[in-house]
Amino acid sequence: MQPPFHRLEEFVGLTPSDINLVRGWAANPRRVARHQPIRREGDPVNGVFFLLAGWAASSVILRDGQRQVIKVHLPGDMLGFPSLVLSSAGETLEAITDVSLCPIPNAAIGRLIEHNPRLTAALLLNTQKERVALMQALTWIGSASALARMAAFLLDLHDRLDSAGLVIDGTFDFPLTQQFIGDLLGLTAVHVNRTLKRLDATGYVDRKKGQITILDFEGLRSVSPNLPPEPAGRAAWSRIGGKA
Amino acid sequence: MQPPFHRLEEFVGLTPSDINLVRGWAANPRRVARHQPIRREGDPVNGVFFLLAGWAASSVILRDGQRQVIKVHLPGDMLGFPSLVLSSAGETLEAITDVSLCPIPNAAIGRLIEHNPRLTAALLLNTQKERVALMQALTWIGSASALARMAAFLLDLHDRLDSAGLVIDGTFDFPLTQQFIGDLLGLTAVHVNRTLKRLDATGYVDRKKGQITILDFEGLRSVSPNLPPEPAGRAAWSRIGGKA
DNA sequence: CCGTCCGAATCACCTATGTTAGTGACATCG
DNA sequence: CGATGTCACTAACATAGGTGATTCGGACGG
Repeated sequence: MQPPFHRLEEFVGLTPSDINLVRGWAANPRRVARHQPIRREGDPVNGVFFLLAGWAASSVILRDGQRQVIKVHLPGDMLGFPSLVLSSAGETLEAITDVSLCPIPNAAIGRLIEHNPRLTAALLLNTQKERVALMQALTWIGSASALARMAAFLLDLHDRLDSAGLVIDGTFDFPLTQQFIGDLLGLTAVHVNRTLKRLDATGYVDRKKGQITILDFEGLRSVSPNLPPEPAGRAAWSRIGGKA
Repeated sequence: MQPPFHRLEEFVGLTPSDINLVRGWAANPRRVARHQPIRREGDPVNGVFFLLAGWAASSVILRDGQRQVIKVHLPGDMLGFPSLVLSSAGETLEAITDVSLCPIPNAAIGRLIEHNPRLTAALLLNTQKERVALMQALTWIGSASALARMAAFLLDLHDRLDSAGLVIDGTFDFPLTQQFIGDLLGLTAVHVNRTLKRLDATGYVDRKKGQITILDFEGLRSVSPNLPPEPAGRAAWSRIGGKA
């Protein structure tokens, strides 16, 4: 399948029936304007969202008002899946840019699990990949310096945008405020500014209005806290649920 | 089902065939002595592990040698699931105490996804719950003080041990070194010591050799960064995969 | 064309946490 | 029953990153 659906076939091939189902999701997309909430922490959980276009964020708010951004979501991501096991939403989902997404109601997920084993496997494995990403984020934030976190974040973002075809020659859109990046990396906006300026001054990246260019990948990797884990690919899972 | 298997039925009821399968796992348990590795980062991924008894830890090591402990695993937990989507293990699993666990090979997981939709749903939802836990950890480490993190950790650990029947009157085993807690909470061992002493001095907890007692739950909660999210329970998912 | 607002960029100063370097209490073991 | 090692605990000092406050420029709305 083409982006943004390609991610569903990263680990297992889907059957025609699976693919029809997925295509059906895109029939009635919902649009949300940038900076608007999609679903708030504490709201009822009616289902999940498949992100068709635009950037979104999930975040958690602490009692003292501190916000932790959990993840920046790009097209092809499933949003709100973790809250399925909670009695009310555990994260706030909001649009970073204008966004287009399809709501998938609880009942549809139940039916899918019953009738579409391969698609279920795809979701299960995709969720494990999200877990790996969370483990990485936790590790960076728990034990790397501001500079290392920033480098890791930029490299990761580049790779994810690249695989969605949104990078041209190292340059990509960057619609994030420094405050937001701070909430994501566990830093203050002031320190984000210091850190970005430093990466800029070293010549690793170039910043223009609303865009970033990575000039020196090796340099960035050298200050990054670790190398990204390598995905397994489909070979390992080719036999699940019969032939595709 | 009885502990340690009860967690599998937290969100969906299982069929007799599912239950037989799960019971079969426990047939050939593997024992690992405390402080010994179960599987190292970079090792081949042959499957996952179901923890029958004892405490285990998963952790990630950074290039500079820093270790981030991702999670303390208690009986009933699945270990190593995220690495299923990687070409080699992304986390190190090790025994904190003497441990008993059953290896579940890749092929068995594939068959399970094909033939046991309810069990698959159980695993999918359990994994979402793990994601919620990771999101919580990320939020604590990213934006709470050392004291708040420690309080949150102790409360969470208490609740998890309690639901496994391992707490007596607020007291539970605590086989973790301060260095380990530091690696878990993103602090140094020295600062862990300061923080624990402070909680002790305030009268929130009492520490004996290898054990901890929580004396003042309300006090601990008052310094904790947020309240734990409430699980959905089985009602929401009762219809998956037909009757139990 | 002028106010208003938001976000980037600075600056001076502060503090929570890290660093280094110990000591002493127990275990474990040959 | 000394030798060795691990772990809790302490203290003096260092620093990465936080705070609060200000300035500036561009986008937008009327």
